[in-house]
Amino acid sequence: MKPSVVTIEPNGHFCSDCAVRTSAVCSSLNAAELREFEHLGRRVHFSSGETVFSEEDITTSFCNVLEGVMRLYKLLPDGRRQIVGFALPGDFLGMNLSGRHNFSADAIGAVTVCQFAKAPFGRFIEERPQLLRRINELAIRELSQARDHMVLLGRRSADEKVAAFLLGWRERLLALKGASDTVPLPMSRQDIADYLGLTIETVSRTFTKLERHGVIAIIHGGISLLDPARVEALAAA
Amino acid sequence: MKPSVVTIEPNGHFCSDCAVRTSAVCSSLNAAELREFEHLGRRVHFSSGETVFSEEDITTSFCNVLEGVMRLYKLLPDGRRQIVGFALPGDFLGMNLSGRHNFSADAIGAVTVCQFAKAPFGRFIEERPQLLRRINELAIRELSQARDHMVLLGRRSADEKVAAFLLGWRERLLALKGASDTVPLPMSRQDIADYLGLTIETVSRTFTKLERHGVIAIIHGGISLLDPARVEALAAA
DNA sequence: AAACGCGATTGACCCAGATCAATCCTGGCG
DNA sequence: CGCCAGGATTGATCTGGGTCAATCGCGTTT
Repeated sequence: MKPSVVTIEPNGHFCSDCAVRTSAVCSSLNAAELREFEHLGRRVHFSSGETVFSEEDITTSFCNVLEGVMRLYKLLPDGRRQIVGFALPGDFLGMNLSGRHNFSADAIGAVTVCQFAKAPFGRFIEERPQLLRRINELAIRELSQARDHMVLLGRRSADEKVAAFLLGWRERLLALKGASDTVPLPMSRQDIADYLGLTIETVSRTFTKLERHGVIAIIHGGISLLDPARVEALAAA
Repeated sequence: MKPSVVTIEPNGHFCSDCAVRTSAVCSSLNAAELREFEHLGRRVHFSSGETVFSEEDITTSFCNVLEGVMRLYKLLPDGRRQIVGFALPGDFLGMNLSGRHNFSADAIGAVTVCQFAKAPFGRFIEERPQLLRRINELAIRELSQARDHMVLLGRRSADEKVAAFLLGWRERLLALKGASDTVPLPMSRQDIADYLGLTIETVSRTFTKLERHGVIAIIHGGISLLDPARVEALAAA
């Protein structure tokens, strides 16, 4: 949240060798379309803690996460925070009906996004129904995840929440970094708490408890799943 | 959940005089398209408590709610239930990526839906990007609602949850039945509890408390907002 | 290398909401 | 009309997780 130094790349990159080429919205475009599309996006860097956009801001652009992790959250007037999701490379942000963002987003560590001004992007979509279809797919996927998260928030115990979070996060990293029982956790304990509808103390205590029981090991910058099966049992999926 | 007597209307109705013509997915179609579309849908009735579809069922059709209210929910293996939403006339159900429903739906009171077989509907969309755009709009609207609900489930007190529920439900009925401080509640207390991540007792007690304080009146089949401003203050929007 | 700052952990205690257990309607039915 | 069933309400009690308050660990600054 420090006074930001946003870096905008002066010259273009090429979509064809973009890291998220195959997973992001752009996966719906063929080579020719991609060359046209290339001119619309511009890479923007954010450093740790910077806000990418805030709830209620007018939406002036969409963006594709290329590198890094973001927390997406909503605040209540009294400051209570609910993290509604974490964005990873390949995620597409900025869709809404009201013309305003309906959550805030900030960078956890360094983040690079591919930003598209709203109007030209809208015009580009207009003639590519398959891009619209891809955006729709992403929206439906998120909707499904959102419903799963409602179940977690409304009906699961603290232990179940933490276990489910670790498995879910590992699952999301699978596509990006490959399978591993060592799960990096770039977000703070407070972020995890605000994602799970718990307090920081409960998250910390639950981690410690899982470690005492030999289910996980708490390592620097993450945790290691010593007994994934037991974690799955705890998550009561 | 009783052995169902599903009634399928043998002969067609006309989209042009359909109650949800202007609000549902169909609002994106012009008169000519609508006449074609008409042949795809068939009205199906469900009586109170019947299941329209279950989580993990293969999706064979989409549907548009025409009349009545449905509860949409997910169950944990041990029976805990989270209601992820209530469907009202105009809502469109069945979108998913996996080919399976990701929640269950059953009728609260009598329900009529307009059902479309998956394949022909998919083909019809293929050539109408504006219908796809409409579906996308609905998905994005739901996504926004889902995020609001996450905040409610994760970060609000029982009082706030109940107050926010009453206001939200009134708001949804506004478009259908017009403005009123008398809010019909067709769903059971258990349904409300499972929607808010509470127990039935807490919901009941909270209603009673609000009534004692003169904020609402509990009437048959619903409640009446005696002091809407105070309810809004309680909801801490 | 001492001092600092900040996130994470741990402990003691508390309370909102869950759980358990009776009633209390109210509408349907013999 | 009285009985029954199922939802709703109410009361008594319990507890998971919140709150409050140190303390710890560690990387950074001077």
